Amino acid sequence: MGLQPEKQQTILKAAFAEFAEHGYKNASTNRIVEAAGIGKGMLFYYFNSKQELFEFLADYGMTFISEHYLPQLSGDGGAGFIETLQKASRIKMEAYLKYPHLFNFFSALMSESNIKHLPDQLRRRVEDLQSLGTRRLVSNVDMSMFREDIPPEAAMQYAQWLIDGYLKKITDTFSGTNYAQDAVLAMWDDYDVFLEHVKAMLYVKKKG
Amino acid sequence: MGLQPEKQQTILKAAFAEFAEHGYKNASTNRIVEAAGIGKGMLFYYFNSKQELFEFLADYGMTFISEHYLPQLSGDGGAGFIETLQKASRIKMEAYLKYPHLFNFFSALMSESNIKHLPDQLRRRVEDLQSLGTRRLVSNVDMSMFREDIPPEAAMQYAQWLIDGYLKKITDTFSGTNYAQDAVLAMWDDYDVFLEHVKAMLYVKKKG
Amino acid sequence: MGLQPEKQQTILKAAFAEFAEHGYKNASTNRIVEAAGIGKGMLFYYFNSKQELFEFLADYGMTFISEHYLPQLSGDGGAGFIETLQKASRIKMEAYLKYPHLFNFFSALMSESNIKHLPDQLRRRVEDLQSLGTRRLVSNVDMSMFREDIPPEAAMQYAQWLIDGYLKKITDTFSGTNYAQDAVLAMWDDYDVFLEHVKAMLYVKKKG
Amino acid sequence: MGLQPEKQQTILKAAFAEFAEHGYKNASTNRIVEAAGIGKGMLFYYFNSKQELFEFLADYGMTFISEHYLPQLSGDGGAGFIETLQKASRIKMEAYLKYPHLFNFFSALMSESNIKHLPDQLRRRVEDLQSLGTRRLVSNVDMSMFREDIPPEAAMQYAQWLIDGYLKKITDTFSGTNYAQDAVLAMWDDYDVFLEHVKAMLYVKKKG
DNA sequence: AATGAATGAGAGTTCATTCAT
DNA sequence: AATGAATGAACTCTCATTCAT
Repeated sequence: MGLQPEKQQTILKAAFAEFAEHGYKNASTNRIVEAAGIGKGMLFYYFNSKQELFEFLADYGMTFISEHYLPQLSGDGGAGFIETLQKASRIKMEAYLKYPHLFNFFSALMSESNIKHLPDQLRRRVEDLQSLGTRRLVSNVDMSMFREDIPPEAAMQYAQWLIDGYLKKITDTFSGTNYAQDAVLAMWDDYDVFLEHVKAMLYVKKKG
Repeated sequence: MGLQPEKQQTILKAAFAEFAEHGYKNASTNRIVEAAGIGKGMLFYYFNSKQELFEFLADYGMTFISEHYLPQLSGDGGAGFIETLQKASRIKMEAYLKYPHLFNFFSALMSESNIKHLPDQLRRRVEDLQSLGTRRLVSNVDMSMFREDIPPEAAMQYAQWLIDGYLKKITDTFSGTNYAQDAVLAMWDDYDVFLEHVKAMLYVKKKG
Repeated sequence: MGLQPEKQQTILKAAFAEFAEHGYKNASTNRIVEAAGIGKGMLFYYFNSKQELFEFLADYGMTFISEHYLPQLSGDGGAGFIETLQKASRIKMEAYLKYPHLFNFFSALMSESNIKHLPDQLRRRVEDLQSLGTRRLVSNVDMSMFREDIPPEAAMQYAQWLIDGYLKKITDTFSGTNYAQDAVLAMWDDYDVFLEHVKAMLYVKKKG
Repeated sequence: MGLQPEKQQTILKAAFAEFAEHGYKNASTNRIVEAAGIGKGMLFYYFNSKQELFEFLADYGMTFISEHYLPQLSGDGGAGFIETLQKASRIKMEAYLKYPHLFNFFSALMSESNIKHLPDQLRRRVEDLQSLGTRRLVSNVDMSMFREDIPPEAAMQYAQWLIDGYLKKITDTFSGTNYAQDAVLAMWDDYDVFLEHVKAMLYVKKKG
């Protein structure tokens, strides 16, 4: 891949968008080269096949996320689970608003049957990445904060589901739209209220 | 659609399965007519295009669900929200095990980008149907059971997200497999425990 | 293959010619459909792939030859080997002049590396067909006619090589040309002289 | 072609092998430059097109053969035709075993439809070369050795066909295989027996 | 009502050839 | 001299859709 970076970015952007919008099988290499403004042959000169292109994108995207997004999640030993989740999801949202291509590609990648087009090794990396945040979060958790009538593992799962539900609502709201900055700010406020609710539901009741 | 009902059912079944398995674009009308045992022309005689066939299926499926599945959800005035949800989700699971074609079609329809192939009117019906259960459930709910520090609308949303998370886990587990009956029973037990947790999280604390 | 015979013949003729001229790999299905005057899809509607088309042609051609050409070779018990070969090659030449497509296809099929594109079963049929004439001819041969200083097996091989050489000269002369009828007649006369030479070379000297 | 000889040889070897293996149309210039270890542009800098490269190889190969192989065939005035042919074919076989690239290239060139890719002038040179040995051999032949009932021109043709048949059997046997040295020696013995047969068939009967 | 032959656009991919560097 | 990025035509094959029967 010794081509000049700007052209490279153009191609990758076009390819990410195409796969995100249409899924693996329906993505058209013709549309990709048209959107990227290159000749038909070039795509197969760089990437030898549609399959390899897809794998490159998955690999590229995961490496990018691992380097730019995951490091921000580290640290904060001793903080409560939900607080950590709160920070993590805020970072995720910010990353999403910054690199929508990439995140759309990955959500398409995971939710669809597209994942089956990846070779075993890459598929495992995707699954690792999916659980990485969670596992990383779990490592330093102060379990004593959870209420006693729900097992901590279950509690963490419930927190994840709730936050997933919330984030889905958010991404549905903001997908494809030229969102106003005000709306984003309002969202964060709403999100904080939501997380207070989650804490109330899952943490042991603090004494007056 | 003045054709004899048995043939009709054969075609619809084949079409539901094809769309559920391959998504809108990759669904092959050739495979549908082969599976249904009809000539190629007939499909386009009844339904004028792939698009219309898809819309018919969506409409037919929604009508079927509205008539066979939703009525079971009604009634039980005075019961708690989560108890109602519990009953609803059990009915949903049973319906899923009974009409897998149809439910697979709808989950494929909703989760994928397939929904964009529907005209606005039908898409709205799908979205209505998605929330219909919820809205219907809401009508008779005894709001007083919810804890006071979380608004009831939010609480209901949270319950829905939690149950969605649980059901997704379930359908992921059972999709495509020839599940053992034992596993189904164990699942229901586990589900009851889960719902107790949900009640603990969202209901006002019962006095000793 | 329920299409009307004339169209069928047009397609087969075009396909035979294309494969004969370009070999398997360089044969273009595009040129075939153009030459046959049919739409791009039809070729793959009848025959599912280039490979299947090729196999169909090989099978069709072999069946045709077996039915129209081989039966003429039978009989004549007791005749000399070269006389039998003489009759056989005359029949072969007449068949060649009558169905040049088919024979060009088979000579291309056998001499080139095209034969590797056939499945084992068909390849065996080709090889059987190749030796069939010979084997059939050998069955009733009066070996006593051959000269004593050359083993009969070798003698038969030499006769075959000589006739092959002669036939190759002929087919080179007549290939692709609109040959005059006169030339064909002259050829047969020349051929008879040639066969007398072969007899003189391989048979035991007749007594004065 | 002012490039250094070693590089030149590398390119020619790669090109000879590629054309010999795949024929004109299926030969890939990509594979040639890869095998030769040069950049894509160089091939088209030296030879302006695939066509010209092919013609250069044909020309180069024929010149090489004319200089290294044909001279060995000369002389021996007074020897019998078949004895001369015997010597010639032995030289040919030895040359074949020594320069398999080149000979495979030429046999591919002649037997296939590849020859049509040559311009008229080169094609004539190929045909000349094919018959050159023969014509050269004819010049000094002692015609009186042939039997009287077959014209000498015909007899020479028959001898050629017989030897062609034998050589074809040989090259079929040895093509592509790592032949054992023993097998080669056995072949030469067998070949001598064969040539005795040819003499018996075509020469005038020697008196006891 | 019903068939299936027929179409042509578009899919992924390969390739000889050009040209800025 | 030398590179390899870039092109676009041609390749085999698939598909929804049409229409004569």
